[in-house]
Parts: sequence; structure tokens; C-alpha cells
Amino acid sequence: MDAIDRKILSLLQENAKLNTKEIAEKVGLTLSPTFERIKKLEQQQYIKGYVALVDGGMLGRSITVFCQISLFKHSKELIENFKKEVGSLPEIISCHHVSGNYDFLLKVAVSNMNEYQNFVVEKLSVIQGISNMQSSFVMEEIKNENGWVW
Amino acid sequence: MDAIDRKILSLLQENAKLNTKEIAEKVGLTLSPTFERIKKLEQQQYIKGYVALVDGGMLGRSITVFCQISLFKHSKELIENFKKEVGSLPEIISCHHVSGNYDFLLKVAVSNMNEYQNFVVEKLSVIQGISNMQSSFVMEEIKNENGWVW
DNA sequence: ATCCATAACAGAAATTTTTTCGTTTTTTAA
DNA sequence: TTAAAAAACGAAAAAATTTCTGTTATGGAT
Repeated sequence: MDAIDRKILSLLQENAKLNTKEIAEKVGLTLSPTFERIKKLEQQQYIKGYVALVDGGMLGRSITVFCQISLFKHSKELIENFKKEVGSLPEIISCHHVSGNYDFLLKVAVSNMNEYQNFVVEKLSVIQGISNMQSSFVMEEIKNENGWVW
Repeated sequence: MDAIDRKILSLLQENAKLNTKEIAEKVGLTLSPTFERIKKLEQQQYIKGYVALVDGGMLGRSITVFCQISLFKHSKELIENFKKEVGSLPEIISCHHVSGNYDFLLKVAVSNMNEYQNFVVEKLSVIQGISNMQSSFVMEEIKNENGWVW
């Protein structure tokens, strides 16, 4: 893992459709060593996978909400249960267990308010152990990198 | 945009390395129409791009923090300035302008506490207009989909 | 029922990309 | 300084993808 490897990661996390030749040019190597480096980065799992970025808005998934969740108490049982439920709800884009004023931060995406209400009332609030919930509606996405290399 | 297109999006957002042949099999079409559909989805920007998912932890980017930011007042000038500054800070993975108890939610990734302190003191707090800041450290990432199709 | 437009099909050709391999260069350590 | 290891190189092959045909099927509208 040297500077060239990082450069390769940085390029691929921007645009995974770059082919080996193009990457080779950009990092200043020829095809073969570049190819070997990429394969190695994949094998070693520096690269976890390749995905297409889909425009949620174009599919009508236009409302995004961040929900702060607090549990009654921090028992292992409640936490494990909460994690399990989160995994099964497709409306939940991301979920982080955090320290601080609340316990979990959810990012939720739905098509409309009705769907959001339904999500909260029927799916989220029925999870046991939740003591408090606070929603912040996203008005604008200013930045959303998926990159970790720069 | 029909059910087959959505299936294609769903497959590609999981794994962009699937080739046309494999996708064709999974959606029950042959190569040519599948190929045309994918190209169309790209042209119409349902697919915004293809990226490699890089393991931040393996690169030492091991601390993730969510920061809630409040501004003194919601003037256009302050907001525009804040957005501009956010764009130039690579530690900020994402930034959303939200409604509710605070104005902006940042996701920040750094290598260690020292770097975080430096980020807060030297880069974030110097942005004009910030009245309040609250940090929540991520203890566990329970879910982090980049998908919008299911 | 028939026509039209759209979508799917099958196959082949052209192009590009990936992969491999032997050789050369560079780096590292003794 | 020299020997061993690692990395880079260049070229060729193998494989896969893209692109292009012309044909057939499907679905709606008249």
C-alpha cells in the first residue's frame, strides 16, 4: 500500500468504469503492474466491491429523513433486537450506533409523506425499547461522497 | 421504466461487475435487449455512475463522527458560505441541510482523535455563522446501503 | 382484425479489455 | 558492491464486451 495504490483507489472510487489502460496512464505505470495492483487491492479487500449509483429521486424516492433514536436502556437484548429490525426495513438506508445524546442515527428514504408516516407508525415505533425519536427532514443534500481516499 | 428496469438497477447497485449476460439471465431476457436497457438507464441518468467501495478502516480512516451544526441565523449569505466551505473539506463525507433542531448534519471521517480535534478547531469552527455544534461518535455502523431500489 | 410501433431475439463481426508470460529494470539488504 | 527479491515492462493470446445486422414477437390503437 503505497502512494500509487492510494491513487488507484481514489480513481476507482470516483469512477469504477475506468479501464486498466486509463488508470495506468493516470498513475504513470504501464498496463501490467497496474493490473496486478488492482487485483491485489481487490483480493486484500481494500476494495469491497463495485456498485452502480442509482438516482433515488428519479425513482420517486424523494423524501429523506434523519431520525435520532433513543432506547429506554442500553441492554444488550434491546440493542440486538433493534439492530435486527433495522436490517429488515428497506426504507432505512443507513443506521449508526452512536455515543451522545441519542443512541442510533437512521437515514430513511421514502416516496412521500404518507409512506413516511406509515413507516414510523407501523414499522419503526413498534420496535420495542424505543423511548424517543426525533426526525430531521432533509431539505438539500449538499455533499454525499462515498469516498474515503483523497 | 418498468419492473425489469428496476430489477436491473437493483442488481447493478448491488454489484456493478455483473456483466450483461449475467444480468440478462437474472431478469429473463436475452443479451441485446438487456444491453439496450442498461445503456438507456445510463443515458437517462437513472444510473449516476459506477464506483468502487473502498474500506476506509483499512486505510486508517477509523473514526466517524456525526456533527449537528446550527447557524446564528438562516441568511442566504451564511448558508451559501457554509456550503462552499463544506465542499472544500475532504474530512466531510456528507452534508445535509435539514429542518428541525439544527441546520446541517455532517458525517466526518478521520484517522484519529488528534486529527478530529484539528478538524474541529482549525477547519470547522472557523467557518463564520456557526452558533452551535454537537458531535456524536459512531461506535458501530449497523447498516450503510447505497441503494435506493428494492 | 389489422396495422403500427415498440421491444425482444439470434447471430456474427469488430473492438476492447483482460490476462498471461518471459524479460528487464529497480530496489533492498547483506 | 553485489546478490536476491520485488516491481515494472512489452508484447501477444485469450476472453469478453460492444455493436451491428435483419428477423420475429408483442401490445395497443384504430
